[in-house]
Amino acid sequence: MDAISSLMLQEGWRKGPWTALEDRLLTEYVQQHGEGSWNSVAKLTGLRRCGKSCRLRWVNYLRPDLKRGKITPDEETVILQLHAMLGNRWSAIARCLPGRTDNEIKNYWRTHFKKARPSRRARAQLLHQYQLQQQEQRRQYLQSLQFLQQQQQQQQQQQQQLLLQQQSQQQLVVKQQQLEQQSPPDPDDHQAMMAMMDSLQSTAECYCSPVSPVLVPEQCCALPADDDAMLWDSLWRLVDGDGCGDGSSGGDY
DNA sequence: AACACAGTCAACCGCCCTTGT
DNA sequence: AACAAGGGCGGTTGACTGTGT
Repeated sequence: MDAISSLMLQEGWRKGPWTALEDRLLTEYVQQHGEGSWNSVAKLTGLRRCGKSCRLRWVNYLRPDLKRGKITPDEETVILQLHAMLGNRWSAIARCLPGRTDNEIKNYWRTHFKKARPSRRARAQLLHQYQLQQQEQRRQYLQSLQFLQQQQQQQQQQQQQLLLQQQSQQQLVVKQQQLEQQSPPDPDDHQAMMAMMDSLQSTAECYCSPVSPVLVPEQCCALPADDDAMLWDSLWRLVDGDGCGDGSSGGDY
């Protein structure tokens, strides 16, 4: 107990909620003497309240110009804007809201806007949501794994096709080179003309063979971005541990 | 119905600034 | 200049009430 509290008790100062009689005495005092000189309230009225307590009671509760009732949406907007500019200077904010006290605004802010520790119930809900999310991520991971395996099989088949295609293209290049080195056949030379026709046909087959699209590695793994992130996230979780704790290891804030 | 918990708000506490002597 | 008293302010507490389990 500090020195002032001790002194207050020694002198018999009352604390706690104000009674109707005390309110009436204080109101009459202010009507007669005006606001201020709070320490003389006790002497002049017989109230057993310290000056600070009297001032607070008057300012926060008894003042006739106080606005009763809930904070309106407009007032809330003003509070938010001014708090963004001024911070926790409640009295300065209160001066811009006639009829509202700094105490009232302070309480309103703490109740509605200050980020508080989630309640036990809220924490239990969060934990439940987290566990459901874990299950869903595991399911999606397994799906993704199957998808990747299918893609790999397809890619192997496509690579074999590509290999065959490259071989025939090489053959074509060799033939073209050979043709360029040869002089054009004599149109009257039947055998030479037939050989040229064969060569042209095989060239055409090379160019017109159905070319399978070759998947580049990025395309092989072209999962939607979200799924991809989720897949890796799930993988890290699996690597880190089973990621399905009972929530007791996270501490209690 | 009883209990636990959360929200609200009046009141208090302690620090700091201003003013008077 | 130094000190004390008064007053203002922001942070905190605790009682009361409503609500969910």
